Order: sequence, then structure tokens, then C-alpha cells
Amino acid sequence: MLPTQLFKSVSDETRLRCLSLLVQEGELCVCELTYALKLPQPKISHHLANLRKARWVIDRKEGLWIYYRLNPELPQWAMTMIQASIMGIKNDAPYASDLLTLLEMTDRPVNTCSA
Amino acid sequence: MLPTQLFKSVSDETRLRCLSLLVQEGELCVCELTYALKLPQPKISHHLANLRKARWVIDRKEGLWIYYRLNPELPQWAMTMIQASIMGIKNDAPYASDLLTLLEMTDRPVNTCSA
DNA sequence: CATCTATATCTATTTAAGTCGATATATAGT
DNA sequence: ACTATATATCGACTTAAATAGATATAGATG
Repeated sequence: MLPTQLFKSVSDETRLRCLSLLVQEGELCVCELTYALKLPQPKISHHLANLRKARWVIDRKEGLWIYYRLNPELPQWAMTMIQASIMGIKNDAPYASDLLTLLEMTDRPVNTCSA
Repeated sequence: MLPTQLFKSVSDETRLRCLSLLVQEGELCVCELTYALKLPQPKISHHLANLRKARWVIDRKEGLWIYYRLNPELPQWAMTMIQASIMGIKNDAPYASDLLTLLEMTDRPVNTCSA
């Protein structure tokens, strides 16, 4: 959990978009992120693996779906810094419209342990 | 001043070490950073150019020296996030010992407009 | 057990970034 | 003008990371 690795992980726009949605929505599965960002599923999975490796997020399997959420064991400074960042950028493109797109999604999987 | 570019810029350890010293000390010249980090001058200059391009820092020329400091026009969230980060990591290696090394430097240029 | 859906991984390709050493520029002092 | 110091830039090389598409795995359904 090196600071430089945490920064590098969020220096990619696809990953920052995913993390922004996860911070705002709590917990999302891969198909919801794929829908919101309108990107190919392998690309989303690949970037989620990067966020997992940097320990920004953890995943949880439930049936066919794999849910991702912010790692509760992040150092306090990392939590503070990502929240400050996302509060600062969430109203800008493309982060704002990603959330709107997600909320337009019908048939979202029902998350039995919603956050 | 894209968020992803700000993150990428601090995802390199040399640059994060420089920025950490600048946040803590206010304003430093290249030779002070070179001394503190014990790295070749061209390498330090190269990374400072990156921090300048990402608009993390601005520079100021005074005689032979070029002083770098945090860009006062950073977005508020970026200021908050970098300060939270550096407060969180400044007591860890190598950031803590960089500051100690800097303070051991004799013949530091006298900065006439010290911050 | 065949099939569908959700997700991850693999391979190949391209692009970007870091490192090193040499050199160039600019200022100050003698 | 000559030399020394501070800093930036350039070129060559190496390494890492992003992208895209194909394929593999795993659970659910009929």
C-alpha cells in the first residue's frame, strides 16, 4: 500500500471514474460500472484488477455478480485524500454524467447487502 | 490541470519526495532538493519539469538559483488532497529522512523572499 | 447436461515514462 | 574575457502500462 502506487492507480481516467462512482454509491458490480462508463467489460475488469492490486477496493462475490467497494482498511490519509478529490471533481465531466448514466440503468442487480 | 494528470505526477517517488519537502518547507531551490534526495541534478530537474507541467509547482529565478514552490493557483481540492497525503506519509521512509538530510545542509542559499 | 450470463485472464501490439550521461545555457565572480 | 556554479535539455536506451480482441471460468437456468 505504497503512496506512489495509490496515486498511480487513480492517475488513469477509467479507474478514477470507477472509484468516483464507488465512493458516491458505496458498492457496485462490474456490469453497473460497465453500463455507466460505456466501456467494454474486459477493460473495466482489467482496471478493477489494478484498483484491487493497489488495495483501493475489495471485491465480494454474490451469485453471478462481483461487487466492488472501497477497501475499509485504507489508511486514513488515503480515505481523506480520495474523498476530497472526488468532492472536488464530481460535478465535472465525465464524472458527473457517469453517475447520471448509472442511475438510468434498469435491471440493476439487487444487492442483498447494500451499503 | 486535469485530475488524472495531477495524480500521475505524484505517482513517482522522486516527485512525491520533492513535493513533500516543498509542502513542508515552503520554497526550495534545485540544489537543496538535489542535496536532500541525494540524486543527480539532471534527474531532479527532469522531475521538477514534470511537476511544473502538471501545474503542481511554479518556479522563480533569483540569481543563479531557481526556487520552486507549490502553485498558489491549485484547485482547492488538490491543495486539500496533497496536504492530507503528506501529513499521512511524512513520518515514513524516505520522506522523513529527506527532511532531516535537508536540514543538515550547510551553505543553503539565502532565500530573500522566504515563504 | 447444454446453454446463457457475468466476469476474469491471456496475448499481441502500441504508446508512454523513467534513467543515464553528455551537453547547453545562463549568471556570478575574478 | 575566463572560470565556476546552477540548472535545463537532449538523445539513447529500457521498462512499464494501456488497448483491443479472443478465450477461459464459474455460477445460474431450463
